[in-house]
Amino acid sequence: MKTGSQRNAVASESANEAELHGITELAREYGISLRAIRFYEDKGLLAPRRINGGRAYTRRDRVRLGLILRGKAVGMSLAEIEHILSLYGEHGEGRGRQLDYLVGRIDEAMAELASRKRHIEDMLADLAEARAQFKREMAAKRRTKKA
Amino acid sequence: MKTGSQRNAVASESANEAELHGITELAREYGISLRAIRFYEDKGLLAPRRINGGRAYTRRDRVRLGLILRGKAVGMSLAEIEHILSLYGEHGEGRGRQLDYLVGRIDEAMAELASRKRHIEDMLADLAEARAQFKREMAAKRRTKKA
DNA sequence: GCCGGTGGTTACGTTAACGTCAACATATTG
DNA sequence: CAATATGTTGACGTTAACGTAACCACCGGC
Repeated sequence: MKTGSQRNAVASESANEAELHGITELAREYGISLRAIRFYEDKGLLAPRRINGGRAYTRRDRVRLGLILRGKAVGMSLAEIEHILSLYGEHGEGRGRQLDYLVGRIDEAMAELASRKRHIEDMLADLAEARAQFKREMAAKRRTKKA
Repeated sequence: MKTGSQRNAVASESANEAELHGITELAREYGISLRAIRFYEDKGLLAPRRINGGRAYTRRDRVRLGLILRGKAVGMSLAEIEHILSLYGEHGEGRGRQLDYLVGRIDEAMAELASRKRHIEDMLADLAEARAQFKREMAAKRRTKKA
């Protein structure tokens, strides 16, 4: 597509969103495959505009993709991620989705993440303990050798 | 199997590990399926003793299962979990696995977890921001209505 | 005018992590 | 003794998340 340049003008468009990016750019920028990006789109997580058949990603799309990858990094499924993304995106869709409902969903999502964070902290503590234990054994071994 | 009771004496066994548990007990205790437990065993994450064909889980096995589930809760794959479990279990296997090597692996695992933790903190921060934003909009709406 | 690069759309393959089901053994209980 | 509970081993099905392959189209260039 070569979004940053030719293949057709698109003219007008209220002059905003100066930088539109092609799928290859996005892929390289985030270090993932084109297939993955298209897959996320199939799953409804991304919805880039189409310019002459090609996908054109805006800054917002990039942010979403970032959130998707971060979500994956913390072990969330694409379904869960979609769920969270819906909390961000255009809360105007469907006209008027109550704000307090949205805040409620966000609280749920935050609670979920907080729980995961606690689990991680537990594991970190366990590992630190095991580490210390091994360290003690190493020290003991050294003393034995020295004797 | 009914591990806690009959079906054969097993006698001796150096009198330790008083409480052996059956697979169903474990499943209920941790709220998972029998199939899952057997699956973890197939994957080498668990290795219960066999008593008359049935699986007998010791306290150690339970601890391992706990670690497995916690690992899953933070989004780790079974392969990653196996990796971490190997840091705990019987570091005598193979005779003499160097302790400093083990400490190294633990450090890696801890770094990995710390990274995940940071990701989660980032998401929490983002969500908190979105939440605050909605709250502000709600306040604005109320003021409008009141006017 | 053909090549390579970029992009697009099916369609099928793959791995992980189990679920589901069948078929069978054993053991306690009514 | 038959029912019921608990256990075992396959074998096959399923869902998620992509990877891979095949094939088509357009654009710029030599």
